[in-house]
Amino acid sequence: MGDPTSIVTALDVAGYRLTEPRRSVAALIADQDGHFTAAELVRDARARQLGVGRATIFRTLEVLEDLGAVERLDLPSGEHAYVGCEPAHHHHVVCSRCGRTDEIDDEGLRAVVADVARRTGYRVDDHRLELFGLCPACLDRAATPAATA
Amino acid sequence: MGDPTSIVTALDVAGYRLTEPRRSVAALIADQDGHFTAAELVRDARARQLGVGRATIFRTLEVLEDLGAVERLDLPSGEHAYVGCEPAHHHHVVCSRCGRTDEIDDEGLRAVVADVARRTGYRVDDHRLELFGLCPACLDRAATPAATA
DNA sequence: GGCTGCGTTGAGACTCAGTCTCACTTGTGG
DNA sequence: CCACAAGTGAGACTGAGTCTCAACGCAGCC
Repeated sequence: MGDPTSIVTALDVAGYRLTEPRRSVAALIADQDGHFTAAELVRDARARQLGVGRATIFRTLEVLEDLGAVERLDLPSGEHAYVGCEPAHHHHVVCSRCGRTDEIDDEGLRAVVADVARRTGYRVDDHRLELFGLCPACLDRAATPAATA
Repeated sequence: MGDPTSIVTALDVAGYRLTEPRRSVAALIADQDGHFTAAELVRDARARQLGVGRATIFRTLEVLEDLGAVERLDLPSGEHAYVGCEPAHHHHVVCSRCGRTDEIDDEGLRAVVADVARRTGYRVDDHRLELFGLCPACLDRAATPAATA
């Protein structure tokens, strides 16, 4: 469904070679909706007979994370997942039922961070915020018990 | 250094048996300053000849996390670490040099979460915020390059 | 104080994510 | 078209975390 172009472009711009395996991984990521794990990509790659190795998938994800084309999430379960996203600082709300994720911007949070820095004396260099809950669609479905699960 | 009593009490109150291994783990945790990983506890336990098995340490950490006597952090490196803490909802600032952690309360964040919920339509059930940076002591040390690293 | 039942434990096998190595392949710039 | 550095894949390896199962030891009871 998705469009792998932006990922491919990001690689190109950053001076990485545009190899076949990397295009495949870009396509796999573009086709995910919601978050996905490295293991899922490996499985999908195998299912589609793409002939992309495990190591390559991990390596590509690492590169893409560096480029900000993908972001790593820590799910409450302890799993490491990824979401494809725009390369700007932001955070995610994650639906714990269907896995959908939406980006949220930083705004209010900046003040919170500044406040914490002031109160604790720390110099805060980095932060991570993740929100978990139910997305509107899953909420709807939950609200109408008549609907089939 | 620390006092394992509160951990032991938490176990007791929750109806868990107060076994020797659990006391040992409580003592190990109380002696950590800053965050620690399961692997570190295992190593410490071995160093002190406590005869506590790996499985027991993992199990005890899990129980303590349930009780809120310990909280799990996801370090930027992807490692899972823990901090001993009071069983109330809160977050942590983590010093990325020395590992010290401080608790911070929820305050400003509640508004941010509510705002996100309003704007995205999600029902936000849970969230996680972690701040990383340098604690006052490490900042000081960094500011005086004359001091020996 | 001794008994007893069940929650707990430890050793070690197992699984699974992620990393590393190294010989081979393939984009890319000349 | 060539040369060579960047990238790749197979599979070995590591290390975290889980599971199993027989043995153990708390805690409540007499």
